[in-house]
Amino acid sequence: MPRRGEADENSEVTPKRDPTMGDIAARLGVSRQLVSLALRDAPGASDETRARVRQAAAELGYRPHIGARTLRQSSSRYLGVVFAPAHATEPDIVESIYPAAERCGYGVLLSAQTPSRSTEQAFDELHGHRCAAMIVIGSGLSAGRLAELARRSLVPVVIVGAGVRNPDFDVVRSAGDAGVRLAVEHLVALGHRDIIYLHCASMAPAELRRKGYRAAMAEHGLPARIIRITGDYTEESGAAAARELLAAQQLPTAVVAGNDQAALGLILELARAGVAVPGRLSVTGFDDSRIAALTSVSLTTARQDPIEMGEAAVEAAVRRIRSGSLPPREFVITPTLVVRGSTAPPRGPAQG
Amino acid sequence: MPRRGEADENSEVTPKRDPTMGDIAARLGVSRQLVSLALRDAPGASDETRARVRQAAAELGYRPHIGARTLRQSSSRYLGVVFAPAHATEPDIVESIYPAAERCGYGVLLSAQTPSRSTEQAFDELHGHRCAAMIVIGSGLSAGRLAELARRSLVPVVIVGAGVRNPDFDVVRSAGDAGVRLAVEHLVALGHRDIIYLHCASMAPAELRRKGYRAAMAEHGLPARIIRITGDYTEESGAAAARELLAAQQLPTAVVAGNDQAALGLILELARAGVAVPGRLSVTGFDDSRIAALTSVSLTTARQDPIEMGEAAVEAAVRRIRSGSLPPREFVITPTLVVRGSTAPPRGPAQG
DNA sequence: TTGTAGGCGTTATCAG
DNA sequence: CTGATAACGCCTACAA
Repeated sequence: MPRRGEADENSEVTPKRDPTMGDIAARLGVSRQLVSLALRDAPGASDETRARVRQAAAELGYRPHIGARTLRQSSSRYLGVVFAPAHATEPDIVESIYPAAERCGYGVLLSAQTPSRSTEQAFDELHGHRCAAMIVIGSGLSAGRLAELARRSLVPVVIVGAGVRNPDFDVVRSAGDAGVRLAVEHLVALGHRDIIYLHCASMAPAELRRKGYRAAMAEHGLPARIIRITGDYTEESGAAAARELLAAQQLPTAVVAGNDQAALGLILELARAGVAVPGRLSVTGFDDSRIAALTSVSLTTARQDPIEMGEAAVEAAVRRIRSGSLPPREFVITPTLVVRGSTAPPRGPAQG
Repeated sequence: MPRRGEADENSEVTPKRDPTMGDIAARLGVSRQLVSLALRDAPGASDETRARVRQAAAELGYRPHIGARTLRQSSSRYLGVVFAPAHATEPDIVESIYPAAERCGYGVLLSAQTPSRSTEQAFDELHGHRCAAMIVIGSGLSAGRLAELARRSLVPVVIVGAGVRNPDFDVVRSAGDAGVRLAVEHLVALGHRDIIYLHCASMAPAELRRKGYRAAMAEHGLPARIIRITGDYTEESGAAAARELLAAQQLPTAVVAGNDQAALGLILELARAGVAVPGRLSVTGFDDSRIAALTSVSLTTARQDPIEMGEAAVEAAVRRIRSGSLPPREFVITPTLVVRGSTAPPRGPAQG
């Protein structure tokens, strides 16, 4: 009676244990090392052997034991990604990270940041898997806590979205100022002069966007008018801003919102009050998130390409893995303006 | 000159390598085994030692090597979760899985399913980490491919959302028929009689919801009227349905949509055409996703509690881990109706 | 409490 | 190409 693990002819009958390289080797009558070489595309195995090994692996349902590999190599070929599932634009970035990482020979390990799970917790868990580098997307952490996180980490850290230049980590962010400038210039070209900016102080990248608004308005000799809203920059924030505007009785001809969600909330609340967009009021957003493209919403918005951001994050991470102590770098993604149906010339003739 | 790894007094000066249990032991002058016991809360270490070990671990920035632990134990204390970041309701389920898993002593490993990454790929990757069980959320896979996936897996599989009773895996789903029934009964109680259902054939759970609509209408002696839309049940699908309704010139007094996104698209498109909701037309959704709760949207909807679903998924997984060959079970979550502002009595007197 | 011994699956280095 | 040997970090078993 064969003991467990002993190679006998029909080893398929006891599939309670995951197959190992040893099982493949036994089935083919070759050595474990050769199987390892063949599966890794390392030199030292003939093409024919390689094919036979692959076939046997597939038949047995072999899956490499990633933990064992990591243990042996002291660092896994994985990039750790901390993200917040609930945030609107992050899924797109996450999706683009997968193919980019694969092209560089890396896998992806996700760790969610939720209301009950801090960025630090999510980060440390990835550390436990010995990821080769960490990518942290849009965490709401302060610059100080981010730096602390990065300093405690033995592997390179890339921060996406929260844009503070820093000696401890690389940064990937969009040029928020340039994006808002594009929106303002588009509105000015349409004939608008009374353009309000919707600012939400609680969101770190918003600061840069407001700066862009100020600069663009000043350049055209127009007065800056800013509504500062509280909250988390979601649809609710936009709706609150709409109520404030309506109460003030003095509607502008255009509103530049700091992100798409706020813009949507604004539009919905205005529609409720009978204010047509873009008939009575033009609105722009920021992000080009999924909702913006809906024909029912059709939001003119500054697009920060999530694919480009994901790829930049991976590039930064891999660069730092390869040569550890490079000076930290900032990857700035230039937004483009996507013109849709929420902007139009102001109703009356443009006021002088 | 000390060799690498040898315990000398100030080992903090060479922190290029992650600290191990051996490092903690060396620093404290105790054995590695004791450190292991202390960190795992296993019996055999005094409270005082335990505290000292913990402190030293924290000071060194020790993180257990999850791969090594998994290797030693032949199966990790992790639940693998396959999910699609882009889908609206899934993030909430994912978020609730974390605390539920932790209560059972399990960690969570996420794997994203994206346009360029199939459910099978995402699943296999988790397999590589030797997860103790797999939870697959709302994959669009056919019943056959799901069964195939589960059969090939050596560990228990729980499918969330795609509700086919099956010998190969556990299922967690909401009672879609009961949810739609609640919506219909709410509308009937308000005085509606002309109630249309918005059906999207491409979404698996929609079938059950339509069944609930049919049954509820029949019970009240009302004629069933169904608009079948193509597409993926997003806002765009709802908008298309609105255009169809408007073209037909014969508006019902109420629409029951198969999910919130379709309901929102419908409402937005109707608003564009000047049809007030709920003034002229009542609308209900399904899911109670984030958009439904916005004051600007304020959608009456059947809520399938994502927390409950996440917890049920974890419960199912852990149950099957503990006793492998239980008969597969179906966990059905009963929806509740959340009444908001998108429903009201029909404008005229209810027709006899 | 400590020490010793072994093994999980993989990769790496050698000598044949 | 094989075979032998070792190591990664952690856990378990057993004896001191």
